[in-house]
Amino acid sequence: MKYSRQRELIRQTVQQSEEHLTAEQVYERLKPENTTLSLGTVYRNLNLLAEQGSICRIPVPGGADRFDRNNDGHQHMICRCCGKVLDWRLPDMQELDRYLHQLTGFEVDRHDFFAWGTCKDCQTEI
Amino acid sequence: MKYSRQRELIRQTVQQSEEHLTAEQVYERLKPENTTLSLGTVYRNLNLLAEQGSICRIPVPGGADRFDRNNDGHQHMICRCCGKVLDWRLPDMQELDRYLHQLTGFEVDRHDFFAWGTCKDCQTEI
DNA sequence: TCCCAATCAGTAATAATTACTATTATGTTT
DNA sequence: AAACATAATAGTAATTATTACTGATTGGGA
Repeated sequence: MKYSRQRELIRQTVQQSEEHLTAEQVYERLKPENTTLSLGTVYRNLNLLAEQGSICRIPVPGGADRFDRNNDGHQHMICRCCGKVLDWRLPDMQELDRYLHQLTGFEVDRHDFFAWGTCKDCQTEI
Repeated sequence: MKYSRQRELIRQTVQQSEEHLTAEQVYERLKPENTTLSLGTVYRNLNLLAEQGSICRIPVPGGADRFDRNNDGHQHMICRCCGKVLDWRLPDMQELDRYLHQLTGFEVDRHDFFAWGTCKDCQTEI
C-alpha cells in the first residue's frame, strides 16, 4: 500500500478522537484545512484502514457506520434516544467462539454486539 | 390498529419463512399474486409489526435489514461468504443487562449480537 | 348506510455509500 | 534528476436501502 497524505490524516483523526466518528464527521473535521479533500476518499480510506486493522468499524444498525481507534474487541451500547455510543467489554469471547464452532462448524472471526437502550442522561430527561 | 389484507399477507410471509427475509424479498414473494402491492407498504408494515413485537428485526450491519418470525431474543451468525444467517442462543442476557445497568446506568432493552465468520459449507468450498 | 381515520399505491425524496473517470502523487528505475 | 508505472485522488454520477408525500381506497364503528 502506497503512502498518502489523505490516508494519514484520516487515520490520525479517528485515532485521536475520543468519540466514534462517522465518515461524514471525519470529512467535516478535515475539510476546512484540506479544501480539496473528497468525501469518497474518506470512505475509501476508512474501509482500507478497517480492513487492515488499524481502526475498527462499528456498523451501527439503522445509521451511518462509525469508526473507532480501538480494535481490541470491545462492544458498544447505543442510546435510542440521543444516538450516543458507549464502550464496554464482554469477557470470554474466545470461549464463545469455541462453543459456536463446536455447535455449528462456523468459524467466527469477529463480533458485533450492540446493546440498545436508553442512556442515563436521556432517562432523566423523560 | 386497523386490519389490512396487505399487513396480514406480510406477517404470514415472514412467519412462514424458514429464512430471514429482507423487505425486498417479502415484496418479491407477494407481488406476483398481489399486483398492486407497493414496496412502501411492505416497509411500513414490517416496521409496524416489528415495533408491535409480532416479528423481529435483524439489523444486519452493511446490508438490508432482515425480518424473523422469532422474537425470543436469539442471536445471529452471518457468513461473510454466502450471506447466510444462522440462529443461536446466548444464555444469561438478563444478567448481562443488570451488569451493564450497574456499570453505566444504561437501561438496555434489546441486544443485537452478530458473530461474523465463515459457515461450514463455505469453508469446504475454499 | 354514512362517515372518518387508517391504510394503500405510486412516486419522489433522502441518506449512506460505492463506482467511475480524468488528473495527480508516490516510489522505483534508469 | 528525468522518466515511468501505478496507486491514490477529486469530483461527480450512480446505487441501495429506506422514508416521506399525496391523493385514492378501505375497514369498522355510529
